Amino acid sequence: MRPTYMPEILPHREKEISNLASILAPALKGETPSNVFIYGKTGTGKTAVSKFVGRELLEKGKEMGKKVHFIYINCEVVDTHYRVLQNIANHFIQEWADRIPFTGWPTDEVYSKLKQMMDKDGGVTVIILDEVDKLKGDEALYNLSRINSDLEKARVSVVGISNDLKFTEFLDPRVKSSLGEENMVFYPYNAEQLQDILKQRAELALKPDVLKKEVIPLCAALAAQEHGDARRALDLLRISAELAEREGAKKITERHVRMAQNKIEIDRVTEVIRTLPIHSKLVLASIIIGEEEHKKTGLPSMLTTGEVFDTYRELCKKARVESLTQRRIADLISELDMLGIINARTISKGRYGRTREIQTAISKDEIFKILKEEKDDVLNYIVGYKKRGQARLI
DNA sequence: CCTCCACCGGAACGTGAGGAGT
DNA sequence: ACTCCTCACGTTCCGGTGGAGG
Repeated sequence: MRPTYMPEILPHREKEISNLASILAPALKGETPSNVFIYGKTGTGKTAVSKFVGRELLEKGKEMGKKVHFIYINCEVVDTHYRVLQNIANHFIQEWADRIPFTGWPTDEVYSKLKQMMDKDGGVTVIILDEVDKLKGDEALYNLSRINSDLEKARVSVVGISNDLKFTEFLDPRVKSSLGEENMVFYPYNAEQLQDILKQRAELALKPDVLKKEVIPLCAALAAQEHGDARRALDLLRISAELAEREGAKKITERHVRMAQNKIEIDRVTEVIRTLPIHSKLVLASIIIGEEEHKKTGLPSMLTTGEVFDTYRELCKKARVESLTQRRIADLISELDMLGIINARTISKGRYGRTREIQTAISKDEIFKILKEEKDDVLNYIVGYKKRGQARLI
């Protein structure tokens, strides 16, 4: 049930598979397939479909005795011009000693070596560039998009995958037109389709009869709300199963799914908070302190930007950190809002000005727990500060 | 109906870190 | 090792504003 697992059948992606396959099929006749751009949100099967088609292509190629190559590169991992070319070139080099090193060569020399190796081989190569928007600079794309005119015999086709619909807008127009010969959009799965996917995987991964019948529909429905993300659906089912197993339950129930949903959300928030820059954490701490303070004095739990800023400044002073300006803090508050950690909406209090009402969006204790694990000296000080009940700052 | 508070949020600018080229 | 360039992060400055209270 890991998202990396590649099943034999991809439910509800038949159309996409045959579409991509027919675009890439000319490779089997030794001709150049068009370059393709694939768009789609996370968990819509972009990677799975292209890997699937790639595998088929290799098999058919072997069957028909055609020289076909299929190279998959994840640009989040391999994210520079040099490393992309190096990766592709090394695919054609069998001898370990001859491989192109991680670093050291001029980039254009890697490019010439690549061309030389490809021509020596003379086959058709399909290159998948997954998460191509993560690539730094567009030189790699530029090189690959015009490599065919530099090659004698060999042929190259590039499949770019991105979940950013606007990605190509920022590209060099030449690259854009060359890579976008064909475009495909992967639409999100709906709840029923997600159910089919889950059923298929559950059969492979779980013993029979361990699922209560409402489990799969619920996982599917929850994931469908989240723009039909198949990865999310599978995660839900997998974590539900793990939770059920951990508590020694005989069956996976709706309760486990709810727990899994909760766990995923907490994990997400934990990760977000943990990686927040120090001043954002201080702002977050200020909001928690402010809310506690309000509770003590019986005020509603809403805070204003001004209050948060005052508390924040106090914290900075106590912790001997230089404080940022209110303007900047206003932006940090907006960011926390966007991340879903707090809720902030602008309201007018008439005579008493215009401000934002700020409130934590998730449990204060949860946030506090995460901040407490913080290794940062400043935060330690503040957490200790608050714990000793000295949070009398307003 | 007007005023005026306490911010909002846009714009221009400064700065240092890090990547590319040489 | 050097320069140049870009980009994220912040600051400064300031015009704009919804609506309670006069």
